[in-house]
Amino acid sequence: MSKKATSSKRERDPAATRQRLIDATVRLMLQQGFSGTSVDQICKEAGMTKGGFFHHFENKEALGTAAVEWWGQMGTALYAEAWKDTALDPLDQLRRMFDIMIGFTRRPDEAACVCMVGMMSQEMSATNPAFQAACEKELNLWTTNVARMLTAAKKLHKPETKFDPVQVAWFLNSLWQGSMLVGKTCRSQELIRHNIKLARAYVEGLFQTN
Amino acid sequence: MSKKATSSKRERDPAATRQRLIDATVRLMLQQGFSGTSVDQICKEAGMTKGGFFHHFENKEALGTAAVEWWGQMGTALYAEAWKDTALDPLDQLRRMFDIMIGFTRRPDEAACVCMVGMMSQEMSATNPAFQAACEKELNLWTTNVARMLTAAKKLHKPETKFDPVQVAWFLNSLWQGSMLVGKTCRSQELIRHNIKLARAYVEGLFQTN
DNA sequence: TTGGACATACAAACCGGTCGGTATGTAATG
DNA sequence: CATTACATACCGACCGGTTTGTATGTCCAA
Repeated sequence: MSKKATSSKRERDPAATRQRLIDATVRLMLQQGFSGTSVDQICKEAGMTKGGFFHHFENKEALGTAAVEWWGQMGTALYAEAWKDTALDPLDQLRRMFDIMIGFTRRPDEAACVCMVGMMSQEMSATNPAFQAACEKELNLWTTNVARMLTAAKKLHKPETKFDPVQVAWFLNSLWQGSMLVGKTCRSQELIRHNIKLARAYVEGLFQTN
Repeated sequence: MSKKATSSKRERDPAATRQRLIDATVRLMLQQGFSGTSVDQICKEAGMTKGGFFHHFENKEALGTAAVEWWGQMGTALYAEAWKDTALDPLDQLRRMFDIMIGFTRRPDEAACVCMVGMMSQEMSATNPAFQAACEKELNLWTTNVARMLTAAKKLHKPETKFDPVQVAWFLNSLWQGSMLVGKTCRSQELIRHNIKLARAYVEGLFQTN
């Protein structure tokens, strides 16, 4: 039995504190980017002082990679709904994925539909090898899953159209990232949704039999 | 005293100096982003001191918007080869545009195939209204031109497939931006080229008659 | 001589990161 | 159970360096 509730007024929960720092980082970075967000700002957002911060992370870069990884886990959890059910027709898995993406544009909690991996890629991947590797890993993960579904769908439905599942997967990933980029600048979630619908129609077209 | 021949080694050419600053900014920003590039660094790159810099630009933000505008002009000049010839079949104009994009991935002068508008969009458009507006303007310009060609091609070829030229134009713009983003992080220009080829095939497919 | 085009020097804020110190939890010992 | 010993979690002042921006001086062409 643990009686942690009774004992102290101040709760010492290092794992939760660390997560609070990551959450604050994600929140601020989605808005301001990495260079534009200072450690002081993150600490304030997380209700923590700088001394405490550097107890949990070696430096700002370590926090950045942790935030990217965390974002990747969030994404995987988000798409899991579409990917996990391996008994399903892979083409239906892809359809579910598009639904999830459209749902992502409708989140009420965040103002814009943005991706931390995409932001970090643009800002840092050319200069910071650690960030570049972290972002590439996440992009690869998404593409690999989509390519897997496309390959399975190809085997199942034997479409007339010839295409390389990996190339199409990168095509869709690029479109998804670019849609969030353009959607942010043009302040239009609907633009993103239109793109997703066109992407969905594109995939359907690949498997359409005349 | 010093030899002050009629045309001394130090040329006073404010317009050229201003352009040198912009060029240096573009060069550095493509690599490091906006926040990651300091005014000192820009001055050094342009062979100029800070006092001189602030004589030409009110502040760093003014330089940033000037750099985005300059990038936009470069882009327009680049695509002009495809867009200018209004006598040409608009579908051929689009084909030329894809060729130009593929050519852009093969530039030897720059390490990576990147877009300043896309970088600035991701990093700054959520927090800086001036940058947001400048980037949106450039994105709109590209899309408008593509939509114009698609509309003209539609009128000329009367394809069976139904599509909205504006939506398709945004689709292509998003794909283009996303391709450069992903291509940078995955360090693959070939990935970008594959995406462009798929995009070209997509457009051809829109106008294909069975 | 006057004003634009630069250079030099400096300011004030801010940056990431360190450091000494303290509060708190835990485990061994007697 | 009480004491001691030590590790972890966190605080807040502080450091050296960098940031954008300013104030002032100098040179040169018209």
